[in-house]
Amino acid sequence: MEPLLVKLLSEHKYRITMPRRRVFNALKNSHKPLSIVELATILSATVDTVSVYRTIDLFIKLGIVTAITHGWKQRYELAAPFLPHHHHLVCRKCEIAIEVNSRRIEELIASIASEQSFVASDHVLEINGLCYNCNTRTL
Amino acid sequence: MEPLLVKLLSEHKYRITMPRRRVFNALKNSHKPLSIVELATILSATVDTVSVYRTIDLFIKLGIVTAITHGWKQRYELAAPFLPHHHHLVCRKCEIAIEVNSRRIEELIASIASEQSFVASDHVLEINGLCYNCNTRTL
DNA sequence: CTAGGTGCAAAGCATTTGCAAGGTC
DNA sequence: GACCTTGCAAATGCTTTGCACCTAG
Repeated sequence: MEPLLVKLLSEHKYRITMPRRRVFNALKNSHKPLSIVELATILSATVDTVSVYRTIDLFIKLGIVTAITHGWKQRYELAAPFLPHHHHLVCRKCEIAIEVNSRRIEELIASIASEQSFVASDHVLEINGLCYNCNTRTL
Repeated sequence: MEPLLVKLLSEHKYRITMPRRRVFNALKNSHKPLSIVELATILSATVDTVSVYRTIDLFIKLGIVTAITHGWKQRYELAAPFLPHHHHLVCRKCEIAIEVNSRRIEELIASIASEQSFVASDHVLEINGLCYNCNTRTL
């Protein structure tokens, strides 16, 4: 089913229940981060809103879900171990997003975390600026 | 007073008012990111809560303030041009935020950007995980 | 002077809590 | 069967809105 989800829940002595599986799958099937209200709407037939809150809260604590700043509100998506990890260079003019995958970033973050006795499980990095095209033209 | 704040506001045809200056100074004098409620409490004698909302909203649009994901809720701090640049290790259990300042991060980002002929002007990096205390206890 | 901005009050929602019933281990 | 979880309902509290008054430019 979802071996990693089952493993994380049972390792921490939490039960594997339908609401938890449904919230997980809703996030997995979405190609974009979802807000609590969006999640609750998608699942309104099968999961109570209160359980969405409680589940997301638990998932964040367990590192299954990551909160993303999305303007004024927050959205949630599956954390690194569940989704292919990547970063973006985002052009602030044309909004193109260049995907970056750098082993060096991951290594540097791991080393900084360990200097602070911190166990890093996930991270978000967005680099804003101007892409080559927009920088060479006067758009 | 705050030349950069005055400049950014007047450039965009917004007025320089007491509430805006007070919110700005509260953020500037704080050594940590503040939530709306924390800001409103600090300023309760002089600025109405509603104005705190409206001011933070404006400041985010103007790039004066940055929203930070802080566990379940969001907090706000002055953006890069106003504060020495730094990143956070955020504990997903107790929500403590450990500030990190690594020249290596900045250098790495600059080098990755230049490999893509990208001009980086700003970036956000948040590292999620467990702090030493929370990691040594059971969840 | 005159928009733009603020404070107050009230409405509109999002989030939390208490508790009985249900489901997992 | 025991105890963790859920759903419902209700309480709480955060956020937005409408409007008259105020103030910076």
